[in-house]
Amino acid sequence: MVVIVGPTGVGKTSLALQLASQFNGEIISADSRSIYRGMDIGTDKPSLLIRNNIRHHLIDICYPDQTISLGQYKKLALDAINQTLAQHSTPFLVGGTGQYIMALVEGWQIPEVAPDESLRKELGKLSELELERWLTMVDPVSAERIDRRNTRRVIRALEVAFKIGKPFSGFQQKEEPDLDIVMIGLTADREAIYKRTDERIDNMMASGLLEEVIGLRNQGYTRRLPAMSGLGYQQLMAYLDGECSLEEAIIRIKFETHRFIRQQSSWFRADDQRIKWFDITNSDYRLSITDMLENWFMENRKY
RNA sequence: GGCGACGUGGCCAAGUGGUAAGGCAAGGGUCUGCAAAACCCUUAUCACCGGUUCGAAUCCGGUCGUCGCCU
Repeated sequence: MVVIVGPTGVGKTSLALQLASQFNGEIISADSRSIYRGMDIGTDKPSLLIRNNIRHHLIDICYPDQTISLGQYKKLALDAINQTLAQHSTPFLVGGTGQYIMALVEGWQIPEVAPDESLRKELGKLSELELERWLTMVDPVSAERIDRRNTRRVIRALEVAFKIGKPFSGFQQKEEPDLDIVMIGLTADREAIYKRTDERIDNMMASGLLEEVIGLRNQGYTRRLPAMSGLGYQQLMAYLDGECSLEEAIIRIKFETHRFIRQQSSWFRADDQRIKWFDITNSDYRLSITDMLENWFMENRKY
């Protein structure tokens, strides 16, 4: 399997398309927002035309008022990967959602405890201190590990502990997947990436991002939905609710995107030995990648 | 040339005698079923010089700079 990672806007998608057609591959998207139907412009989804040409998995798999959890994602992705391999094609896992990528690459064994909304709601009423006390009681290891101020994570740990009667921390194992993996990272210096994404946002606006958001809103999708927490959607919803001007909303999208890029770099680290990094500022980076991949395929004849 | 106001971190900005709020930006970190989420951490001695004072970003004088008004 070929994995392509890197911050948003560095050109992962376009590289993946090129490589997939060169090396007979299919694309497994690792993007927590492209899973939603109707959210196209803001997520910079590849067009239907392109997707008809090269098979894409895990895009448009649910509606914006649904959610796909990490565990579900992992299963679906694994299925898609195996399906691709069964057809003697190469899976290209591509995306910017660090958690999804790492869960697959490192083989996280995710506790099979489905979210229990009513339990979460109940626990949400408790104070930080009360939550911490509970967690210390049921799962001292997690209590030590998780920042008690991050109630969302504390609640998940409690949820698991309550549901199966065993501490959450006991489940957090990793099991390397039985796959040959090359990880390609695309990068550039921060300023260059910021510039690219700023421009991309302007292009999205020009391509009708606002209209897309209005459309979703008219279909009744509200701001509180996890899907709508996506970059662009959240800020434009705020604008539509009269909370700020359009100009402010666009600036916020840009700044939030910068923040997201910083956050991604803590999943995909420059010093991660598993990742082979390529600087997109380098004019022949694609050639270097192709060369590298050719060698890799030779060493892994099975493809 | 005269008069007045102002000069606080990259930007905005509180603070008018007891040793620098906050916001934004930026940087770093956590992450096992909401992750484009959630959470945590980091960043100045207050234009400069001198004085008053136990003690000044805060008071006084000067220098430089910015802005406004006047001639």
